[in-house]
Amino acid sequence: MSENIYKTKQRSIILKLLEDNSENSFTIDEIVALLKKNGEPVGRTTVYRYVENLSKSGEVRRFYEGGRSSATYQYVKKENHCAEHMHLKCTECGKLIHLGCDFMNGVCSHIEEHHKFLVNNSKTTILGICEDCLKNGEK
Amino acid sequence: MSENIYKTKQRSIILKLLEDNSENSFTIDEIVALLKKNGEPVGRTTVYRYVENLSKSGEVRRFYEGGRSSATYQYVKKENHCAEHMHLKCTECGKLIHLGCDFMNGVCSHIEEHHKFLVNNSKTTILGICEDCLKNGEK
DNA sequence: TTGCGTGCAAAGGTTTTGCATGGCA
DNA sequence: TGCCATGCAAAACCTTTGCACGCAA
Repeated sequence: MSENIYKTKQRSIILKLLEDNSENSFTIDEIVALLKKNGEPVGRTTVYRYVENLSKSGEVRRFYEGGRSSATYQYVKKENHCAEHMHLKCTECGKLIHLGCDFMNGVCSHIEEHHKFLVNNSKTTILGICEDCLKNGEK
Repeated sequence: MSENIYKTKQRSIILKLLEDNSENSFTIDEIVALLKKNGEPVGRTTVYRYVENLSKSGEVRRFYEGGRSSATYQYVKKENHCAEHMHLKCTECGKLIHLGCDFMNGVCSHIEEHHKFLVNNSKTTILGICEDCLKNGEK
């Protein structure tokens, strides 16, 4: 099960795109198109395989967003300990908000104690609308 | 955009299956196979179209569960006011738990006040493992 | 040099669409 | 009777796999 052993040009290109746009999520198609547009094309198969690797190692999160028909991927920083807190995701702009606050940590304890359910933060995403998009919507 | 105008044999068959098994979620394939097995076969296309309708009108919820490669659908009772509370879904057995408790209602208020984010309960599902599956896992 | 990574082509699987037929109101 | 619903077949997608070649270590 050895993975991500080699450092290649393609991998650094893909990772850079995701890192530089960590506030957004992308479908495989969008990644391929963006890289092509940037003059650094990478094969679709490679994108699938590498992004899937990143997803397994936790550097990237996989979502199924409301409107889109295929999976989307979004970068999360390693040092953020994302397995330990919940996440909010804006369905309008794609922004990912890390909920590392004491109150929300208590929520998991509440669910575990009162509802006998062990929450998996890696798989859970709370969907809704962020502040900025709410303001824009009011116009 | 008129929808679900006619009451047909196929529609009542599909709806009955989902209602009678509201504690479980099914892929399209599973629905088609079950109906066939029950001696009441319905065309795959019809299942896709009707279930998608139900999903839009809120009678059915659509999930992408961890292990499965395609979408799953699960019935939710109309009178449950599911837009007003959060849901837990067990990734092991598929059970859906309705979180209609005061504490959890307060969670949405907390997120709205302190994180400036409006939660959409219709789209949000908290994933994890339920009591029964935890016990089975300990064996 | 060794063995993993890449990417084309093809396969596999899921979902959607076109269209003739069937059935509800 | 007038539409909408159904379901077959085909198309359109999305994702995975096989394999020969390329490249990092």
